[in-house]
Amino acid sequence: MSKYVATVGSAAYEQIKKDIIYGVLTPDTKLKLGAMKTTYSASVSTIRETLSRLASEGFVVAEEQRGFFVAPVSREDLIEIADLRILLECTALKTSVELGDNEWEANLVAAYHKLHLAEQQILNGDLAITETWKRCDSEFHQAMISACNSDNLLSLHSVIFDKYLRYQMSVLTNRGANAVKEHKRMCDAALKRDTEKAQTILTQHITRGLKHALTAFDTRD
Amino acid sequence: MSKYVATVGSAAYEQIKKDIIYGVLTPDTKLKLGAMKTTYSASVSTIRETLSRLASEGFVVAEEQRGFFVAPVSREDLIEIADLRILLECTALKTSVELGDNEWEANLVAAYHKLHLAEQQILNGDLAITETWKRCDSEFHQAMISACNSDNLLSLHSVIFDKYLRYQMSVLTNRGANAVKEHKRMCDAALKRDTEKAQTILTQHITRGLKHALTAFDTRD
DNA sequence: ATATCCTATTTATTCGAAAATAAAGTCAAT
DNA sequence: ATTGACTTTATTTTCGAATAAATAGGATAT
Repeated sequence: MSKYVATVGSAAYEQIKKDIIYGVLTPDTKLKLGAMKTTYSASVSTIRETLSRLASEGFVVAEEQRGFFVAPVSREDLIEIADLRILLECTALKTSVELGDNEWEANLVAAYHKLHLAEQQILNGDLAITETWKRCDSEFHQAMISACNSDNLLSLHSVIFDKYLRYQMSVLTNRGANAVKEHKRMCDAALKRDTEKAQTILTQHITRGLKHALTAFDTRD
Repeated sequence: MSKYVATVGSAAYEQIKKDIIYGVLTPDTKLKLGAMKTTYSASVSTIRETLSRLASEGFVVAEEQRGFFVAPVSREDLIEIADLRILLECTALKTSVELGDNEWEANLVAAYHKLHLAEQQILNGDLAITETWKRCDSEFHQAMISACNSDNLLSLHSVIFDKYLRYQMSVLTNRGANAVKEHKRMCDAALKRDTEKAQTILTQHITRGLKHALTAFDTRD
């Protein structure tokens, strides 16, 4: 199940990206090449290449001649990211619901099922599977919009989704039962080809998540 | 006026990106590290880093263990890019027109003026300033949406805009006088704070450009 | 005490070469 | 002629070291 990684570079990329999203590398941390060399077992050139990639995706900030830093977080940035997720995901959702074929339906049902199982475990208090749960969440949303017929849109969405995920993780806003119900209702609406309803639920889903994240953000130490 | 470049890496980045957008490096071309080393006077590690960045922006395709290629072009991709440009630029335009202050107005008027001058030269047949003209066009559209209050949105738009520009350049679709008029009408609508009108004109502006590009694309050798 | 200049140290940038992999070419067998 | 194994060449990937720049520390002057 874990991703097969051919090169040292792509292994470092996956790991560093994950470490940023899951808060192992905290916002604004200086990413010293010498240190990362040992942590991620790759040469400085390879690490640089990786950080450059992450910088152009916005997970890292590169300052000429001064090195790399984990991208900062802010209230404003969180709002921007949430708004963009609504914009991109709703746009993709519309087309996907309209165009999705049997293959899409089957994939969606499967993804929903896996997500459902993970959500039950989380609701039972099994925090050890947080990463699995979040991957299922990601794959479910991806499955919803996968028939949107625009690879460009999907790849923009993917980056924004991951940035949103970093905020989710940083405040670990378990909206629990509510978010679970929204997933079910959104999935049902999509399968019934009710585009508008699916979009409305998705927008609420993200907006409510944003609200929770914002209050957590405001009241953080 | 030309951008000050501090490092070998960023110089190579700017140049290679420009060469892809302006068609010096044509779609699907294999980008051999050894060759680029001499062309862009940088070491192979530096070139790799640059190509990785361009790959994550989508101007280059990276195939593990097989190297880098200039991103392909296709009818479908062109349509996707145009649609995304409409989505992102219209969204940004709305907020920008609503929020733009005096500073924004002044910047917009200045950018429009520079674009206007360049357009006159182009209409007079001076093709030597094509690159300048396109930069003015880019800066004008950027000025229109600059008050949208979302850096994330602006940076997504910037990448999509450049991808659209590559298609424009590849078919060199001089819609001439028409596009010129659209710029004027859109700028006026924005300054009058007529959001809807500005959005309508922008959508037409891009849609018409797309149509021209598509016919050129279909009838290419 | 504060600012300024110089020095030492850390860190980023860049390079060229070694190792690993893929592609092209060669030749024999069917 | 075409396939398949083997060899050679070309290319990518990875590394460690040389260079260049920024930061930190210390001494001096105001």
